[in-house]
Amino acid sequence: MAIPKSLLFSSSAMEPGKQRKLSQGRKKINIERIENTGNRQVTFSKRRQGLFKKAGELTTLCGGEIAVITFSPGDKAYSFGNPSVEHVVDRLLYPDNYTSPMQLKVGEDGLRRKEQQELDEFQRQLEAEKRRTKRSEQMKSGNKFWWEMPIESINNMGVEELEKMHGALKELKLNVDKKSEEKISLPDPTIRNIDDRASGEQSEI
Amino acid sequence: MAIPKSLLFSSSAMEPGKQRKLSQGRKKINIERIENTGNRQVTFSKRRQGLFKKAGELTTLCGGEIAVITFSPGDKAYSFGNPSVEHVVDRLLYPDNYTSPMQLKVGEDGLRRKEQQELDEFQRQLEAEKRRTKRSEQMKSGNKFWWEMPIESINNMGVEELEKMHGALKELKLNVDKKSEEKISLPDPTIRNIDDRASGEQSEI
DNA sequence: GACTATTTATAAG
DNA sequence: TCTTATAAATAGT
Repeated sequence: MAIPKSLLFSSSAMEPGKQRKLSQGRKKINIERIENTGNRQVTFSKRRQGLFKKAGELTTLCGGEIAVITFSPGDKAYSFGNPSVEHVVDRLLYPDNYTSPMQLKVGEDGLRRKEQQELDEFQRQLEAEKRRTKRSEQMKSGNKFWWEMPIESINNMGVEELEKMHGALKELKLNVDKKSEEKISLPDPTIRNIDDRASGEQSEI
Repeated sequence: MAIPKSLLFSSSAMEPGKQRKLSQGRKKINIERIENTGNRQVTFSKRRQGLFKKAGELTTLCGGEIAVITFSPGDKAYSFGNPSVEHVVDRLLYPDNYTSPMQLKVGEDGLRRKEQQELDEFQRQLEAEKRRTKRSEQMKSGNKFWWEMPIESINNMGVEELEKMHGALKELKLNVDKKSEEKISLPDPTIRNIDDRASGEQSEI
């Protein structure tokens, strides 16, 4: 909205004796560790949300690829990726092997031994990750798509399910438009919170 | 600000004939692909900068750990990490192995075989990455610390050097304060652009 | 989680 | 890059 309510009805003129300011508004803070635990957690949540939003906007606006991985002060993992965290991480770790998002199985003759070796390593990683958690499917039961789900429900999903979602999204992306590599912007890509091997410090963070 | 200046002084009443607006100011844009190439590049640069800044603020304010990896539309890689991209990525890929940032060599009896195996895989990755690029040292020659260097000069560094920087920073962090795990916020952590296997599409992006 | 007053990010130029 | 006006994020309640 363009004009704040506080300007529409001047609070000093109406309802005398009532709280004229519900909020002092945003205050400037120095960028240094927030010592208060509760405040630190709230800030972490808000800012992580903001960060993921920005990351999504960046890829939507400009194409390119992005991965954001955070561990909260309470050691919970959240990540965001487009087209997927694994893809982007792989591309960073093994730039020489990189060809295109969809073809990870290379096996060409011209490939040097070292590169092939590293590629194999990555595939082992992926499998290790997929192996990790087992849980039942539950994400298509709701009335919302997964990317519209509250983060809490995503919190409850295991890596395996998330992998499936990634795969499904990749398929979708490919099917909708094969000739344009980055035309399609996923609604809001790959936000996830990966289990909770949290040290039990806090419940939410 | 609550009321736009353009409402305060009606522009039609002042300084007739002069440029009444040097800028129309920021305009709202829809979050959809920017088709104009130049504009898209500019936006990518600005927003990547903003994103990395936010990421740094998040770790400084709240502790925790973070990695951000981006590939520009022109396929250049930029990444940001605290305490390092590798550390955070590893922690995501191998959560079961994770103990603490500094002790990657475990070797305890209580470690299960699978975990040990995956740990070994990670160490091989790291070595593979370190092996990748060779270049001469040149980063302490300037009058600024590396984290204050313009991104362009960082662009010219290889992965090996960046690894060294990471190592040095970890050392520093440990030396300065050993008892507090996340007290020290690095001046502005680990921003880097990793070489340019860009497809030659654009010069800057 | 919701609400503002503010600070901060950024689209245009 | 630098500026400016505005949109967007967010600190404190």
